Amino acid sequence: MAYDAQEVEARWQKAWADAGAFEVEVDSSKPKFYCLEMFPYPSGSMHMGHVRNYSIGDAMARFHRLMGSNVLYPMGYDSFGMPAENAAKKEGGHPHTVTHRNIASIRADQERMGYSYDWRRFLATSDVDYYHWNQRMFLMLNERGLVERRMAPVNWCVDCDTVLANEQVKNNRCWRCGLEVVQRDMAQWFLRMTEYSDELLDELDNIAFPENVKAMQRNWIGRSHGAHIDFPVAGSEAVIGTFTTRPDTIFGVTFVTLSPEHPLCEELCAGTEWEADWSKLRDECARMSEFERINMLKEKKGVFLGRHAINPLNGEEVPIYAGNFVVASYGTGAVMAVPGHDQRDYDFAERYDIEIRRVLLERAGDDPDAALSGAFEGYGPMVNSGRDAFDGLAGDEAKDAVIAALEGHGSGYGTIEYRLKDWLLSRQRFWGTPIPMIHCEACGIVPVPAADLPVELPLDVTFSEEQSGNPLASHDAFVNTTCPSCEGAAKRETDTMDTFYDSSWYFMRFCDASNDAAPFDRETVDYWMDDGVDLYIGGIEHAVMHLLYARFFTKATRDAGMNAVGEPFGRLICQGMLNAPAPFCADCNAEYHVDNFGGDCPTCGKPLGTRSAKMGKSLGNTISPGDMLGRYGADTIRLFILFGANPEAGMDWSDSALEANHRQMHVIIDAVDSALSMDDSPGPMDDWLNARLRANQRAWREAMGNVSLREGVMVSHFEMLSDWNWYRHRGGCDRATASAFLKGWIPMLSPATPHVAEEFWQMTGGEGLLATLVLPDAGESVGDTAVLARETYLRNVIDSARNLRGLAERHTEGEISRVVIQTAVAWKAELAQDAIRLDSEGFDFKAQGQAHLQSLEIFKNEALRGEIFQTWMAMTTGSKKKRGRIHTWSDGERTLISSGLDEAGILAANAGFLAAALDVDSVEAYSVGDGEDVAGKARVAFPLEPGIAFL
RNA sequence: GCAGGGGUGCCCGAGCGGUCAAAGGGGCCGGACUUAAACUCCGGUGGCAAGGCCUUCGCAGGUUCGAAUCCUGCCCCCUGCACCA
Repeated sequence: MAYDAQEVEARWQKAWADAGAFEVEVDSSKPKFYCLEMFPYPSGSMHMGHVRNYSIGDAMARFHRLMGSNVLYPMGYDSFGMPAENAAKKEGGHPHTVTHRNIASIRADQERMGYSYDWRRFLATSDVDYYHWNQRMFLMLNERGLVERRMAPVNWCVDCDTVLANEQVKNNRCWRCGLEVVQRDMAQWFLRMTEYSDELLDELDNIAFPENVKAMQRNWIGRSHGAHIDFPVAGSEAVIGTFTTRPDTIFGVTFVTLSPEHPLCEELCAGTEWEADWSKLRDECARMSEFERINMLKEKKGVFLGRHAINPLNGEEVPIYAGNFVVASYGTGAVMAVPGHDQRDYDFAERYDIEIRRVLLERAGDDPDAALSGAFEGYGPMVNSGRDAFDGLAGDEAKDAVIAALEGHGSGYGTIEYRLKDWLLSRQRFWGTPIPMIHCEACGIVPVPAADLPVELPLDVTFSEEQSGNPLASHDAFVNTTCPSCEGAAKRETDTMDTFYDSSWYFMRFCDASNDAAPFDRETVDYWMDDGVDLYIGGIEHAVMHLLYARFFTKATRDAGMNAVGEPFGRLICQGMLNAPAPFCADCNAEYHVDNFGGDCPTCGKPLGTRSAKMGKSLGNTISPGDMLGRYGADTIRLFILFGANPEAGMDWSDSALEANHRQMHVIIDAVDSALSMDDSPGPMDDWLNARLRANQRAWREAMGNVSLREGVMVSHFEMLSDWNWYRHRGGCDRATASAFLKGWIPMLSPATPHVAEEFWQMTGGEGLLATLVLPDAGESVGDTAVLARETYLRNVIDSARNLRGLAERHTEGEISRVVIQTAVAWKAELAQDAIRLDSEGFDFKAQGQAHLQSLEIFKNEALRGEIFQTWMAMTTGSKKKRGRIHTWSDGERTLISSGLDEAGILAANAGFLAAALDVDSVEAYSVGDGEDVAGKARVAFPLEPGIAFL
C-alpha cells in the first residue's frame, strides 16, 4: 500500500464523521466509560501539550470502545477570560468575535489529529446557552446559603484590573500576568467553599488521584486541630484570642505576639512611648515587597507594645509583642509564644532576651530543669506546670486536659483552623458570566428570578486600548433595570464570575449538553458520572484550583439533589512535562532561548551546551503540531507521543525518534501488505502465531486498561510486528493464519494510529468501521503454553549457541562450519520430571531431597552417582548464586519437560533453520549416547539446555 | 524548612527479592538485500572466559543463602507549599 498520510487521514476522518461513529447516548445495557481531558482555553492554535493530552485521551477512548464500553468522549472550550478581552481591545473588536475565531482554529487542529470526540456535545462557556446555566446554578447556590457578599481585603491585580482568589496568587504575584498583587478592601461575592472543608479533605483518602495532587490539596486545605485560647490584657477589658495546635505547651508561654496589622495593637499602645515603634513596623510590613518578605524570613522582628497578657491557666503576666512573622489572615492573627517548644519563638526570645521555659520532657524521667539549647518541638510528658493535674500527661492526653481546663474556665476551647478560604468569585471584568443579582435602593440586593435568566452580556460594546475598568459598569442598557421585588428602578451587578466557575461543572453539562430546560438531567448525569469521570487527563497545574473547585461544586449540586455522585473524577492522570532541547550553560545553571544554540553563554561567555527543558514560549523550544502534521501525518505523531513515554512521565521531544516512528509506520504497512499476499499453505508455525496473538492481546488489554500506554503500544506496534516477522522468518506463509492474525492485530493498532488501522481494516475486508468495532476477547487455548514454550526453547538454543560461538572461534583452528548439539541423557530428563512433580506436591527438597535421590533405582549406578547428585542439586536447591531450576523454569518449560519433550527431534527437524541462524553449513542434533560425544559436551547437557559444540 | 516524586548500561526508559549483564526504543558497529542506499531484515553493543567468572542499577553501610529490587544514613535532581502558630 502506498502511504499518503494526508489523504488517508482526511478520508477516514470524514467517514467517521459521516457515520456518526463517536456519537453516544445513555445505554444502560452497556458499561459506560467517561473519558475527559481538562477543558482547554481556546488560545488560537493547538500546541504540543494539547496534542499529548488528547492523544492519550483518544487512545483510551478508542481502547474502551474496542472493549465494548459505551464511551462518552466530549470536547468543548473554556472560552471566557481575559486573553480574549485583551485581544479585543487590541483589534478594537468584541471578545465574542475573537473567541469564536480561536475556537474554529483549535477545533480544526483537533479534527486533523483524528480525535474521536462526540462533537454534538460541543460547548463554549462564553455562549449564552452555557452561561445561562452558570447563572441558574448561582441562584441555586444562593438559595442554599452558599453565596455571600461581604467586604473583604482582596488581592488586587492592577494590570488585570480585577481581584484574584487566594489560589490565583503565587508568591504574591498574579498567576496570569505575574504582576505583584496589592491588598484592597472591597465588597465581593464569595462561594462558601469552607462549608465543605472537611469532606474535601477526608475524601482525598478514597479517590484515585496521584499522590502529589492529593498532597497539594491537603496542604492547601491545611486543617489544623488545636485550641482557641483567650489571653486577657492586664489592666484592660481587651482580650487577645490566639490559636495554637499545641495547647499542651501553654505553661511555657512567656510572651504573646500579635500580627502588626492586628486591631488590638493600636488600642494597646496608642499614646504611649511604644506607639512609634509599632506603627513603623506595621508600615514596614504593609509595603513589603515579595523580595523583601523573603529576606525578612531570616530576620524575626518584633516590638514590645507596653502591655501584658494574662495566661488564663496560671495567671502569669507575659509581655505582648507585635511580630513581623505573624500572619494576620491565619487563625486569629495572634500567637501564644512558647520559646521552649517552638523554634521560631525560641529565636525571637533569644533575640529579645525573653525567658525560655521547659514544660515538656523529651523522655519520661529526664531532668525537668535541664536547660534547652533549642526548642524541643516533639511530644513528651508535661512538667513545670505548677498544677498537679497536668505534669506527666503527654501528647493528645495532655492537649485534651488543657482544653478541658480552658473550657472549664471559659477561657478557651478546642477548635479546628483551615488554611482554605472561601472562594472569592467576583471579577471586575467584562468577559465572564454576569452575576445574576440586582441592587435596589429599597430592597437591597435581590437575585434575578430564574424566569428572567439569562442575564446576557451585551454585544454592542466596542473595546479599545484606552479603556480601563469594566465596560459593563458603563453600559447603561445593561446596568439599568427594575427591581424584581418592588419594580422600582435598580441597577444590575456588574461583576462577573471567575472563569474557574465555568469549568467546575462542565463535565456534567457534557453528559446532557443540549438540555435547554435545566443545566442537566439527573438520570443522564447519574449514568455517565457514576463513580465519576472514569479517566480525567490534564496538567498538574490544576492540582489545586480547578480540581478543588470542581470537587466542591459537585458536592454542592449533589446536596441540592441534582446528581448522585460526590467526587467528580474517578481516576486522574496528570500528564508529564513535554521537554525539548534548549541551550544550557552548566556553569550558570541556566537555560536560554533557542536563538542561542551554538553560541556562548550570554551571562558568562562560555560555550553553551544542550539540555532538555520544558517546552515553552520563553525558551522558544516549541514544536509546531501543524508542521509535524504536514510532514508525517497524525498517526506518526500519535505513535511517537504514546510510545515516547507513559502518560505521567516526562517526555523529551526528539526529531530522530519521531522519524524512527514514521519508519515504524512504513514497516507495519509492509508487514500488513505481506500478510495479505500469503498462499494456502498451513505449516508448523501457524499454531505458534495464533498463540502469540492471544498472548499479546492479553498483555495489551492489561497494559491499556491500566493506562500504561507505552507498554500497550509496545505490544501493538512493536511486538506484534516482530512476531509476524519471526513467523515469516521461520517459513510461515499461510493465508488463513495471516488473515486471522490481521483480524486480531489491526484493532490493536487503532488506539494509537486509528487512520492506518481503519485503512488496513478496509483492505482486509473487515466488516463496518473499525472505529465502532467491539473486539472479542481472544482468550487462551489450552495448548498455547506448550506451543510457545517449544519455540522459546528453540530460540534459547540459538541464543546460547550464539553466545558460545565467540568462545568456540577462539578455540578452534580454521573456520567453523558445523554444529553438533547433544540433548540431555534420558535419566536427566526423568530426574527433572520427578523434581517438577515433587515440587508441585510441596516437597521439601532441602530436608528430604537427598534421601529421595538415594532411594531412586538409578542412584545404584556408582559410576554415575557424582553426576546424578550434581544434576539433582542443580535442579532442586541450586547453588549460592543460582537457584534450583524448579524455581526458575517457566510454566511453559515445566510443561515441556513433564510431557517428555523430544529435544533432539525438534532440533533435528529444524536443523536447516538453525544452521542458517548460526551461520554454519550444518547442524546435527542427537541425544547424549546416540552419537559421538563431541568436545565432551555430553556432561554439560541439561534438560532444555543441550550441549553445543562448534566444529 | 515541610510535603510529593526521582537518580538504572552511550542516551531515553522498564524492572522493584532469585528466571537480571538487566525488557523495549534511540544511537552506534557488523552482516544480508540492493546499481546504491538515508529503506528493510538479521546480528552485536561492560570485561575476561567452551557454557564459567569478575565488575555494574546515585554514595556508604545493613538485612538475607541471595539485593537494581527490602532497611538505615548521606549526596544530588525535579515539583509543590512556605514566617500557618
